Amino acid sequence: MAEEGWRKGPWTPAEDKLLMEYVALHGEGRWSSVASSTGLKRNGKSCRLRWVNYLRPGLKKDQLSPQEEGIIIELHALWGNKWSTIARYLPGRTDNEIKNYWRTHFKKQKPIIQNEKKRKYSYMNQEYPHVNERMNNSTSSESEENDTIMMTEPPLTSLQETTKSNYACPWATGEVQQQNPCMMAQDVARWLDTVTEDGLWSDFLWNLGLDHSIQAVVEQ
DNA sequence: AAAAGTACCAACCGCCGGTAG
DNA sequence: ACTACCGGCGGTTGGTACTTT
Repeated sequence: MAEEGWRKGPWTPAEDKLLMEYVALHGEGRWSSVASSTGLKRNGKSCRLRWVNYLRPGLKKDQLSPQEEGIIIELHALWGNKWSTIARYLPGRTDNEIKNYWRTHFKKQKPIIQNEKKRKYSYMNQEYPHVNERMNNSTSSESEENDTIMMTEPPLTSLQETTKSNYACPWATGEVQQQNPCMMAQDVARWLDTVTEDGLWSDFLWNLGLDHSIQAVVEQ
């Protein structure tokens, strides 16, 4: 099909129905075949996106819970903008949803967070001196571009160790990467319950240099 | 009541890695 | 070994609803 033949823009209920019928018949995948099989004038990418972000069974349509917000905050602190990775630990949520949520709720608070950077990286300085160095060397424009400082290895390992020892965080162990995402999410949820009950969550967020308003939401 | 500003979210775009031929 | 294709990912845009002035 010619490139210019593809339809764009919002999906209609009829298109959704066609796509759902296709997936019911053929399963997920082979997105490029959807058009030829169903007559749908959408390219494979568009079909996949529509299915993954909107039509897929099990998707949660309600607002993110405080627990889910907490997980997003924490995992974003660990991994940065790895939306699909973060989404794996939030069953029923899509990377797009998490990405939008982050940009809407936290990106706008960048100035506040930046004000907190001194404390944040002072806290981190003991274990991540290279991060502080980067903060000190970066220009203001560079700082604007970076929502967070990426916690790549080996700092991740250090943070994992700290977190593990202080808060018994389930994903602080090395084997967590091998776990089934669903099991992982349950572990995270259990851990959040624990730290919330203990009051440790508040301290943990504080140590991460998060705004009090965010803490308040998480603590509710 | 209307205009302007803001928040939210669905969808598109470009890039990249994996893989089949 | 090379190439073309496909799917996945993160960044960005545009439309709509809501709020503020």
